[in-house]
Amino acid sequence: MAAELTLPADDALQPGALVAGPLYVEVKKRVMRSLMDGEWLQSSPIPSEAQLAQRYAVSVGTVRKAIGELVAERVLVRQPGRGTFVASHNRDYMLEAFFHIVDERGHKEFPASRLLTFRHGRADELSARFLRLAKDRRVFQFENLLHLQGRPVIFDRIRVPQAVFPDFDEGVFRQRDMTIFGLYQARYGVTVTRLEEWIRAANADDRVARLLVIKDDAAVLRIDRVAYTFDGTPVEFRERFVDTRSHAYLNALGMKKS
Amino acid sequence: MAAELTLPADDALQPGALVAGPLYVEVKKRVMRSLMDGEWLQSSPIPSEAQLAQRYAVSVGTVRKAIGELVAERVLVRQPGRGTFVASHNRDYMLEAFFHIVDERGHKEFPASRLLTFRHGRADELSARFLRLAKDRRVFQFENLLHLQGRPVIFDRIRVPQAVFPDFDEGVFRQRDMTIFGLYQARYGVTVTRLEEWIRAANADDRVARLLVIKDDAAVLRIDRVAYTFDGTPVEFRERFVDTRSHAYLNALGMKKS
DNA sequence: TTCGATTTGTTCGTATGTATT
DNA sequence: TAATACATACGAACAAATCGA
Repeated sequence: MAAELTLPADDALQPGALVAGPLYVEVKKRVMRSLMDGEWLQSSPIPSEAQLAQRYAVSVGTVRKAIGELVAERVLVRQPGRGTFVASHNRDYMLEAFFHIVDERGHKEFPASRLLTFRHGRADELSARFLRLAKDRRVFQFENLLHLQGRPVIFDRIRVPQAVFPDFDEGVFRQRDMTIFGLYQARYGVTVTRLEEWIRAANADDRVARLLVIKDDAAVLRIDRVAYTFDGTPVEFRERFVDTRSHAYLNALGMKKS
Repeated sequence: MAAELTLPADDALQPGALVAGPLYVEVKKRVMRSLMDGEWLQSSPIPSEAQLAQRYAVSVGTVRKAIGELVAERVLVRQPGRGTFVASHNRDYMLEAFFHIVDERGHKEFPASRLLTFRHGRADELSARFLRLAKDRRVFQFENLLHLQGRPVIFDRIRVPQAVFPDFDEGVFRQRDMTIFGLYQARYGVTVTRLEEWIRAANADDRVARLLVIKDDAAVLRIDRVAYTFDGTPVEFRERFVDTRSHAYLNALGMKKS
């Protein structure tokens, strides 16, 4: 009989197969693996639930449970009648999922971004720790000033490992017409699914004070933020300074659906 | 035949009943109503899924979907083999669900609490706005100093409406052997399910500086926090000041299960 | 210790509804 | 209109955890 040379590996789960936990967890893992391997592009839907059920030889309900968890984790997005897609880091998604700075009334606004500096360098102590890199590995470092309501409110110092974004470049960054995470996703196949933000109060140094147009030593929010992919690899470290005189970091716990 | 005199109203959903959206949403609403009305005590399990299915005349799967959402919103907790319970605000739950202050290594610790002041008063502008009260409604105000690793790190100024906690009292507060939210729940049937935290940088005033043992005007985290019940009623407003020299507010987005 | 009853967890299959193309 | 895909709802069976007799 003919060998199926170039088809994806047969993922069928045999009835007696030795899967440790529940079946849907195994299905979830395999879906994640396909995601990481880039088998499914970000622009088109992943296979339908019926197709996945056939591929893994499980019921549709089991696939739905697996997909449902990935949707809850904001890795996938379901669209009734259309299909299921990899979450795309467009502006709306970014605002809703990852951006927490609001004005006095609690309203969010997409920030206007201005690149200040861009340089090649090596990981310092702080970024090496957060990015889990050896101390002197190559990184790109760039600084970004974000405006809200026409005024500078947020100053970002960002570091990303060269190993993850090989041909990263000032031109690449400036010419993007999407969010930074959108660029990571579209150009490097790196989808950020998890953030960790360490928030402290700090005093603005000369540079931060000048950029945010506040007094020297003024109290600012300092946020050390790490972004992770599917598999838990840290892909970006960001030091963020926020002028909270007319803005705040809003965190809502135990979200309301109804 | 004998009338079932004291049983709860017949909640059966007739096949042709006019429910606006999906059935499981209607079931969820009714379960929440029973929760708010205090029909199910916090110490014993709510009716089993099979019983609820019968009560509402829907399938077990539909009940499971409704309960599942309430579990995701941390209102209920499922325990295999035992039953489903109202989330109890014990120390572990509080730490895991609502407490975000960690040490340098990211570890959480249950804070030691010391009550500083307790008085009757009337809502000022800020608390009236956050608690959605008229300006001069009666409130209880108390101040609490929290220690971590033996040192004062957090200073709380808390205000709660007298209307919600009628017989609140310094003695009641001091004699509790549980978390503050646990007290709200056990004594007043008020279960907090949602928080909103507005985080800013501020300078410590005299009092805050003295209590946290830091320099006058030192940069501290200031958190304005509102706690809500099931039905969206705000029940507590808390101004919190945090010394972030050796601690941080840690926010993790897009949580990791596996 | 064992056993049986209860409760939630997982998996299957099927049918129907709704949204999109 | 028809086909496709996700959403809802039902029912059934077995597994795993818990608890008390």
